[in-house]
Amino acid sequence: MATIRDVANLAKVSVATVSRVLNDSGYVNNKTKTRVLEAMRELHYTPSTIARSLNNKRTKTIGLVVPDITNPFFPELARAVEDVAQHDGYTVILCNSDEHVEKERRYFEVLKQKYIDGVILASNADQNPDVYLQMPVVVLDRKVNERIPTVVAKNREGGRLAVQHLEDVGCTRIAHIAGPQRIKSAEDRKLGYLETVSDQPWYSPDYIVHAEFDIKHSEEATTELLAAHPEIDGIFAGNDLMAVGALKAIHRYGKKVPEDIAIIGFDNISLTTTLVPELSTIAQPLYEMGSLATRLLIQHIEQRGNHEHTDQHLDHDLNRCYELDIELIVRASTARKKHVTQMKALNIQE
Amino acid sequence: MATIRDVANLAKVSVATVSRVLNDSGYVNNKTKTRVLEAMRELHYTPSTIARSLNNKRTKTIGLVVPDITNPFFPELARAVEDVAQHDGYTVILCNSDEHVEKERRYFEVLKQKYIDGVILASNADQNPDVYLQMPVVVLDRKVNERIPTVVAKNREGGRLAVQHLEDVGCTRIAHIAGPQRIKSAEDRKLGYLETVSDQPWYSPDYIVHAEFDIKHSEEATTELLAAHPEIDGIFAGNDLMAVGALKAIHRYGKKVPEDIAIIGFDNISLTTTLVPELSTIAQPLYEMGSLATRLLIQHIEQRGNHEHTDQHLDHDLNRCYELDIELIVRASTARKKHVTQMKALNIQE
DNA sequence: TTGTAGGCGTTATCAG
DNA sequence: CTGATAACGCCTACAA
Repeated sequence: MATIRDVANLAKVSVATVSRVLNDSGYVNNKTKTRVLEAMRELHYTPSTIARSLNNKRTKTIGLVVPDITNPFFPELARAVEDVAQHDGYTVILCNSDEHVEKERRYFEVLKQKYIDGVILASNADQNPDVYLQMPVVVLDRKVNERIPTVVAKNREGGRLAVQHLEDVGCTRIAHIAGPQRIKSAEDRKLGYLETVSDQPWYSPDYIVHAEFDIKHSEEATTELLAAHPEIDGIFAGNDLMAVGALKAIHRYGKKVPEDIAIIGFDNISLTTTLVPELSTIAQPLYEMGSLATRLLIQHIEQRGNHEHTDQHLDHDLNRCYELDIELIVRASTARKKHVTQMKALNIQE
Repeated sequence: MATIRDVANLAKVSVATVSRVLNDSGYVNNKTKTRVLEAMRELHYTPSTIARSLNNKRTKTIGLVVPDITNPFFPELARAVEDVAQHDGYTVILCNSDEHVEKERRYFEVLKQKYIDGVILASNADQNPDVYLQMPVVVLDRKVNERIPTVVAKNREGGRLAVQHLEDVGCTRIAHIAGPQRIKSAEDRKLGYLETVSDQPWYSPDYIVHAEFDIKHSEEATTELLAAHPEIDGIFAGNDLMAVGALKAIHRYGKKVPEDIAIIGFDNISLTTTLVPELSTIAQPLYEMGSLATRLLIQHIEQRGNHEHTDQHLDHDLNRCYELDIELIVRASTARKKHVTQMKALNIQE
């Protein structure tokens, strides 16, 4: 591989000059500039990022920590992250934490050693937020700490919307398969549920069961739930994957969706439209969340460089939590009885 | 961040000595060794990978190029890759090529600049194989070139198995929704299909339609196919995603799976079990493929270091194409009429 | 067994 | 405008 020195020799200038045209910093005569450029072309020269990083301390690389890329929720985020990273000249290192504290720590160690510029964290096994303050971090789809920029959806409102929709389609006994209590967004969705139903006469705390954010655990939980409470006619699942589990449990239990039990999920991952029946859900703007988080992180990284804090044009405020809008998506899994919401819509149109 | 020099000072030795204990290379007195180790601990010292890479020319980083991580086929591979990499101290850079030559080339450029140690390629937009010979590469789920180590499944045999299974369950007009002709594995599956049915009296080339490896295109293709050939009673889809598309088309067409049309996919991605009906498929050992590819790549990388070619214990032969076994998975989407295969199995057991 | 010194490829700081 | 030269943090002969 050709080095900057080779280029300098060929162009009969010093390495300093080559460096200057490389970064177009400082003055450099137009003629010598073209000479240098030609030399670079001739030698197929590309600067070594590594060598650069050695004095920069910046690598144009960010880490993306997710629990498990195999969970269909994360590829969509990952794709968004990668897209904007790529756009801004950054490269993304993928890390699967499995929500294990140890694994997560090891990753942070490695990422630090590699002089990674920052991390997008969509998994926080470590309950101690300080761990995440060692370098620029943006938290995605979780809440960890006020001091860390965060991107989430309006989970609580989503919970409300989901339950209201179930009520609208005529459900009168609505249960909630909630995600893990250690995960803030799961708790928020649960709050939305509670807010809406806790003063209903039929409500009982037993209508809430907890499970991991996956199909299997949700299926088990739903099975127990149905056994204990056969009167249930609506289920709000903590996310789409859990909704699939619920769907399976209901199916095995011999009831029908949506006729006997209506079901709504959360996230709007692509899986929702491959199911039969297609799954109603609360859509999070996944791609937007991923790309916003990445833009925040990159801004964070790049403004650390300018220590003068040139507040001239900070696109985003890094000291706040961005809560993005959610949206109710009605599909077959709640297409049931009189659909009040739809009727409202029709009235408006008439 | 503490540097090697800080450690040296604190331990009252030279940097060389510290370096030695770091890599336990060369001789170093036990006492001084412990002294150094303590100094390292005290300073929370971790060596800078960047600085190391500058003379090594190795970064302990590999690239993973996939068409689109959002396609549910790839997360499972990615996970395997990441697991093995992580185990061996490597880090994975994720690249989405969208099968665009330009994007792919840009990635290779960037990866080279970053002194990436090697690449796992699960997408080859570039038809010129030489592009991939600039650094250690292992091709996964594709075939590009004899000279590049490759890991694939027995696609052709899988095609045969799929079609035979459809015949076994009583299908007599079997169509094939084939993947893109530019993709070797898709072509191989098609060959398996052809091999099995081309001498059947009912066979017609019209029974093969091509589409992209995704739901939407497959749905369209299937719709046309059904319109032209309503007599079809079995479909072998080029992969599971395409099977979903076919499922949808059939559903919209008003026919039933598996009663009217049996359907089988390929890959055995997790989606197959969330569908109703669950999808029969030819299982590729995805995780195994990903991990084997990664082990091959790492071996490739590390044996480049030992220029003496210490053939003492080369686990794998890097000059061949690994074709991994596939397996027929029977589920509801082909549970139809008399299931000859199952009967055979029963006979054996009796 | 330990230390010195040069080099990996760039950038940044000074002089010219 | 351009050119030496010292970092950046580590490794590796080569000496001692």
